[in-house]
Amino acid sequence: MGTPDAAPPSLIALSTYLLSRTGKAARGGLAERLAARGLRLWHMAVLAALADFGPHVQRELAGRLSMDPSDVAKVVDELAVAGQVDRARDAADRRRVAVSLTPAGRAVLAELEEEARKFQDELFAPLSQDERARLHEMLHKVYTHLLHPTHPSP
Amino acid sequence: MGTPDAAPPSLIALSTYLLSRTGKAARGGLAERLAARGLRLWHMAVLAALADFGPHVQRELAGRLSMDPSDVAKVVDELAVAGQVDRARDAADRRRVAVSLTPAGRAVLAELEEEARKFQDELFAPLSQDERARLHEMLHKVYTHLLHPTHPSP
DNA sequence: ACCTATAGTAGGTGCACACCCACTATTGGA
DNA sequence: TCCAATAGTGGGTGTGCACCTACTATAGGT
Repeated sequence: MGTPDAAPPSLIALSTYLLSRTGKAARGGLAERLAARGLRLWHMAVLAALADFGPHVQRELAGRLSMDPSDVAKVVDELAVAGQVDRARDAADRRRVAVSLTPAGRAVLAELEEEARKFQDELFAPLSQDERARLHEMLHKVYTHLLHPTHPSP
Repeated sequence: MGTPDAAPPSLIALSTYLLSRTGKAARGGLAERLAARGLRLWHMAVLAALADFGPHVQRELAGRLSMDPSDVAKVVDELAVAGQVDRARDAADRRRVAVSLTPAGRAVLAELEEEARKFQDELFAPLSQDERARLHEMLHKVYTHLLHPTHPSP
């Protein structure tokens, strides 16, 4: 009797816990759709960076996405094999490799974004449009604060 | 020139992405404090469940926390070794093991919750108290919806 | 007494992520 | 011309999580 499958209230009371849970669901949902194309989250991040900022040298991608250069190499390699990005040696500095989006890559990214939006609609189903906007704004603030911690410790 | 380390706007525009990122930070922050005590997230979840609902049989823990029974066994075992829970064979049904919180376990949980709140304060630093409350409420709605999907698929 | 279902447990798998080191090719300055 | 720094790469490590498969002990119905 009762509801033996209810989560512990003292966890529910922690926003951190809810954030971590819902965040995992968000991540999982995205990952699932990406996996259907043999991609992972970093692949999408790289495609998005290229779409938003144009061609990058791999080092720049690593910096922008805060990932390890050697992991960038692997992700870019996989995207290149799949024909979603082009790699071109920089003529001026032959150590550098310019990575750019192919039309195929751009198309895939558009599809992924569309799917992400659909998934988001399901995930945020219980929220009104207005709430979703406010949630986004708040998450954005938190996210920005993550990257640029203003108060080291009060 | 420029800000070569800015994240791609098309990702930032996805609440799912922000949620996944901030969620990971939340998870990471909690995990970090837990790791200082040799614990992981599941340990805290189990402690919280015991604190909130009293002694559980392991199957109940598995159900309540949506985790695999065999993983429950491991987590409970580790908590028992650390003296934070007691395991007692049910006299009536000797297959069952009643898991209950020890005073030590309760104390650890209280500390963990306190640390979680402090961490939360840092994480949510850019949000007003009012915003935090609204964020919590929205996350709770999303979380509840996660567990009880109302619309299988529209 | 027997047979099936159940609770707990041991052990192992696969994945994603975050690192790290070593090595090559190449550059640019001393 | 030589050396130190840099870009890219290949390979490997450890961790956490989710999941799965036996296997043992026990219970409870028939």
